[in-house]
Amino acid sequence: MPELDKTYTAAEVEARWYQQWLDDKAFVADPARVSEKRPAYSIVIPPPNVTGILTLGHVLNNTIQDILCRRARMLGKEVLWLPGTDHAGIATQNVVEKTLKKQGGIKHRDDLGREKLVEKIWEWKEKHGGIIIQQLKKLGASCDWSRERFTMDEDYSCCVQKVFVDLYKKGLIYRGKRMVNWCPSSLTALSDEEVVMKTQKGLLYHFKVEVVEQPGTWLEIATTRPETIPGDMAIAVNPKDERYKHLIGKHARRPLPLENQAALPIIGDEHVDYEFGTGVLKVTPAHDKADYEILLRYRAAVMAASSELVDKYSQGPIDIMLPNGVMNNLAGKDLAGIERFEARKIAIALLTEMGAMVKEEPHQNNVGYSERADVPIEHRLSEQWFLKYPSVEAARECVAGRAGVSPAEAGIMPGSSEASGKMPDAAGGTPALPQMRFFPDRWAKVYDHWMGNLQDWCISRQLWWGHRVPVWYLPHNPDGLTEEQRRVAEIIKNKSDLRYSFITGRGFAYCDIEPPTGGNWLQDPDVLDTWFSSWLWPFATMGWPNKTADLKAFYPTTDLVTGPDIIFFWVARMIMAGYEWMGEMPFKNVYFTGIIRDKQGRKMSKSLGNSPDPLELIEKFGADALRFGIMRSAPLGADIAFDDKNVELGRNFCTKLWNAARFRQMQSSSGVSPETSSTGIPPVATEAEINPALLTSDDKWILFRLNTAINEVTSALEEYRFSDATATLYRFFWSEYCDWYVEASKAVLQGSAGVSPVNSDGTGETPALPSRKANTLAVMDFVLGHTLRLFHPFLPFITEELWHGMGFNADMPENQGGKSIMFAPWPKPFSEDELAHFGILPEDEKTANDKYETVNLGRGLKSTFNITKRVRFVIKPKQELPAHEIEVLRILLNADPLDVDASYAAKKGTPVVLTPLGELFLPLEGLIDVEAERARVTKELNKASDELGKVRGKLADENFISKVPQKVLDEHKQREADWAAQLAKLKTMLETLG
RNA sequence: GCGCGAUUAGCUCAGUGGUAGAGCAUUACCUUGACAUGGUAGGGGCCACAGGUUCGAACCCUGUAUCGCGCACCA
Repeated sequence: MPELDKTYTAAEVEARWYQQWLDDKAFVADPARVSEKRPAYSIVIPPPNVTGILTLGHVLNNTIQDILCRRARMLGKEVLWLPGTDHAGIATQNVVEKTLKKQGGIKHRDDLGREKLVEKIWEWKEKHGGIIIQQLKKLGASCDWSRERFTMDEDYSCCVQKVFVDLYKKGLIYRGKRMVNWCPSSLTALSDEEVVMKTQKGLLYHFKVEVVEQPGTWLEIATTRPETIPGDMAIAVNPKDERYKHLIGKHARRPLPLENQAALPIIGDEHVDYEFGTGVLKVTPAHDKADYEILLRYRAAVMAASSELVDKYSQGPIDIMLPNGVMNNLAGKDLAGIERFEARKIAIALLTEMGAMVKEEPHQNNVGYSERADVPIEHRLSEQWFLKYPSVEAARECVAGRAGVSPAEAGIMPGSSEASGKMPDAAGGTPALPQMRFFPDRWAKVYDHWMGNLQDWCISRQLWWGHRVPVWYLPHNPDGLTEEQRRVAEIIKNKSDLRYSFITGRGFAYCDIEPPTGGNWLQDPDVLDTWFSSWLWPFATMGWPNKTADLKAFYPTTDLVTGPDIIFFWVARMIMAGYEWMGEMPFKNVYFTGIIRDKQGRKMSKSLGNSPDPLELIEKFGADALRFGIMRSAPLGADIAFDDKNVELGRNFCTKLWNAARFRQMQSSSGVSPETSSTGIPPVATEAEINPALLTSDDKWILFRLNTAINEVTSALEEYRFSDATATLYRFFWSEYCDWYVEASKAVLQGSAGVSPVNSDGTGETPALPSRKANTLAVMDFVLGHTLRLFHPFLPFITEELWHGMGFNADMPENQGGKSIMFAPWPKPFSEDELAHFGILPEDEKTANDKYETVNLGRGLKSTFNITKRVRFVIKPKQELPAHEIEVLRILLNADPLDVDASYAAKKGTPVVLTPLGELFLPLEGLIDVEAERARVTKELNKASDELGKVRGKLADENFISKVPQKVLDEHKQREADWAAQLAKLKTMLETLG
């Protein structure tokens, strides 16, 4: 390998390795390789919108998945990360329609017609779809691209229809005329989940109506929507309201439309809140859910009382609006053809003119907005398809940590007599049901609450792009039943085929993928909610309904990584679908990411223009840098405040890693190491190549720290604490390896005559220089080889480059690191045996720590006196210091020379610090500002005195010493002794200063 | 309104009862043979507030405030 450049150039390396991985089919999963020894690990990607582009949210989400997958590979698992995209009905159709309109081809989609438009959307999809897939590759995502799926693929569409038919036959899908959420912009029904409530600062308008039977009596009504007055069908008051109850049964005249001021019944309904407004409610059943229910209740009551009135009230609600939010003729001539918000102004003007307007007051309320189109939705009575959710119980029960249920409790087998009581002991032997875990677990409560309050799901959309409802109708024949209709009627009567049914207003219906042969069966025009296809994602992507090898090996999947914003849209529904059609949960763990925000804590949004383009970041800093930066700032369960600085930090980190490798490489090129292989660089060192007898305290220390890092990173990843893992890696590599170990190792690597004993009592046991150098290099290789592996899931590109560049792959088996670091074994912490082999004891850590502490103190001393040059230090050691330790101290202190003198008698005024190794002097005759030194020592003395006072205070407290545990007591006593000694020394120092 | 979460250095966050931490930012100094995308040293905190438990509270309990999220909703 040629000598490494001074800086790392990400772009070239990333492109090269990604292609190599693809060529090697490194991401391709093979169910045949799954065995007990090689367990499966699988993730299905949350399918991004096929027309979408990569956002930071995707970066976060997919980096996490990639980290999990790459680590699983290193653990020797057979990994499937299944990618794909979503057809995203409304969004995609909107994008294409808009583009076509811009291009001037059409004014409305009807100009093109259904078939043509769908064709155009497919064209668009082929051309622009999947940009995001290419972008994911830039990020380093190790998806099995050979299995890429799209929710509108033929096979997938089949699954969607099959599922619809199945639910239809089970009686869980029905068609009905109901109040739904209607988007006047997209012209379709929406599910409750697609409506977001927004707080609005609006006005509450008060107007009055006169009671017909009591002229002169006026009722004041408060409303936020005066434009809907023409749709009013009643005036409602609370039957317990003393102010109004005597008016129930009378009538009041509706002010609008002017040409049709109908007398509306004044009715009683418990729903009316007397606290709100005036306590009088206008009832607009066609445009308000609650009002619609009031009408239904009223109608039922009226009909029960008198069948004569049935006709009068059996008419439907008065719908005064067109689907696009423009008022229709029923709104009256003044409002007809006017857009709803414009109509409001006119209605107010009309009321004012006729003297009915009383006042308007500021009012804050919540208005439902269409999530996609970002316009206020309308409540609208329309015929739609609804689904009663299947497998609700199982889906609800399987999530551990639900409200009021501990994970262990939730795991009790059903049917156990103790199920609702106390849980058995852990040793009780009751095997727990498989449990799904949420990270962070608080989302389990949110999930449980939603699952406990399920509303039927409106699954039909008035769109053209999507899976068309597989229901077929036989047109009504007014001249009596045809032969075909008679045949179908018979089937329905006998319930011999559940695919047939009768739907009011539609006639005979048949639900299946294909229509029945014969007859003019027409397909339902609606398509299905996109989520009605994505809820099948974990198994429909793996070949369901066939019992494929993929399903057998990889279902249930292991982890799901997604945002909490789609917990109901997607996660909950997938769980239900998993139980309904696979009989099993679809994934074992769900990791909910945070939401990416900008520095000011605002959500990323197009309109704010505060969302950086990840691809630009990758170009500027590298994919590894972006990954590391974003993972470092993404703690479990918290939102992410995104700042380019994080990515820059990632880039800097990669540079550091690169240069540390470069340093190592430069050492071996000097050729001093006899153990160096013929290639010039040894392969990753194994334990066997490290000679424990030659280990310095620094070597032992870094091995010890490595061991700690392995433990920390491993457990952090097991608990999905990614930012903790990166923090550990950062600390270990930068602070411990580079700042201390590499610097200390220079004592061995760069020591000229270096290690010759400087101390008077020279121990003389310094080993021959070359073998010691070789040993230090072996330790470096061992640490670097492990470090690269620990980093690989986070920094796949640079670690692969260095793994090969450093030759660490050389002696590894082909499929375990020889070809790619991706399959190198995940580092394991040292066993007891290994620790014994290296001769690493806990006190070795202290030896090195004491040394580094001494260095810190010495540097501080230099800094206090503004010494920037290399100067002489003298140490008066507490006990003998081996030559190596002295040399390390010398180098780290940048001392020239470092004299060791056990009987050193410093001149008056010589600055000195008390270190764990003894007194360290900075003899600078004549250069010292005695006043400054006195000030410094006094400050330390005060500190020591304070601390001593605190500890003594505690130890003097009878309460304290009698109640505190022995361990804490000992600690305090030790602390007292330490501070007392420190204080005494400092006093002496101060006296010495004169 | 109900529920959940947060509140620790200028910023982003660790810290599960025993001497308050990290990174960034900032200040000073240093281009020394891996790295200036770097090194060394420093400054900076009544741990949101008020009570309580305890020998001892950032940490446990109660309440309050502010912010965020979810659910419900009064027109």
